[in-house]
Amino acid sequence: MATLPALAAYAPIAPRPDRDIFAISDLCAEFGVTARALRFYEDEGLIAPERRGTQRLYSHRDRARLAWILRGKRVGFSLAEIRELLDLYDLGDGRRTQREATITRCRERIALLESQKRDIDAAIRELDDFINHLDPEKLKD
Amino acid sequence: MATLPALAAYAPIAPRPDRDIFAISDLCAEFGVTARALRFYEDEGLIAPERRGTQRLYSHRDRARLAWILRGKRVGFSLAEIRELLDLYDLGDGRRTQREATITRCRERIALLESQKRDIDAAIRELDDFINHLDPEKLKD
DNA sequence: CAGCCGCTTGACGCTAACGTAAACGTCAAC
DNA sequence: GTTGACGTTTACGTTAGCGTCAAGCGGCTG
Repeated sequence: MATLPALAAYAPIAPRPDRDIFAISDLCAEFGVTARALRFYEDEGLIAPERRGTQRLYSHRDRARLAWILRGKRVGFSLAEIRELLDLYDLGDGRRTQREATITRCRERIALLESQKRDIDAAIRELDDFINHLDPEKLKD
Repeated sequence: MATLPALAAYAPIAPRPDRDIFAISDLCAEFGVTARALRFYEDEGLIAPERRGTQRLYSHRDRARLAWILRGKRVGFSLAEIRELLDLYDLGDGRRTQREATITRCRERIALLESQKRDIDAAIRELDDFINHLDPEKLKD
């Protein structure tokens, strides 16, 4: 949280039609995470890259999932919650009732995120007020 | 994160002109936290309630600080970061250069929070898209 | 062939933020 | 006087999310 992200955090994931597979070091460099973290996410069932022998080969799908994971983390989800959301995604072809449940979960998540935004806005307002209180001269900017 | 908050999370802290001091159980009930947590925050230097004998007496200021702590947590700050922000608040009377530095830190925080909002918006959009992909019928709401 | 590079699998360590249990004080009520 | 509600301290336990070795493998390169 205190460390700077490798990319602008909010950047939508850039497509990479130039390549079809990625090594672990590729994704580490691109997303600014360690290999240890990627292996940990795999142990926890968040990604499941192919193997050539023992080495991991990440697909476009794996890369997209990783982007989801990191965004989820930035907005405060635990890895368990993120896994649950990713599972929901994979479950898009389930039975009717399954899908209804999935939709409900998504809506709940959205509501939670909206409430988080309100928290953030409140925090920003208080910081703004504090700045103005500190230095009434600087109202110009 | 997965547990429901006692209040609507974003609710601005309600004034309580009816009372002047609060027992630990009062704040626990109002904010939905355990006494253990409050004592922990005290150990970590985030709040410092008065004492009557050994018992803690929380003032309005302590209550406001607690509200800050919890909001900070919800938006992903660590306790150390929250303490730093609270310290900045207490330092509003410092010297000129001190205040400049404080303002800078606040601005950095605000930028971080804005970026977090963009992350949240992106996550919401993806969840929305997913819902529509799951059930195109339900576009009506 | 030696050496290094990138990658692998354990296994243990570590920090943050509390939970939980033990054992005790205090005060009003029965 | 003892019971119960409410509070206290001390101390060890727990979970998440990795960091950090240690030891080893397969491939290339000089």
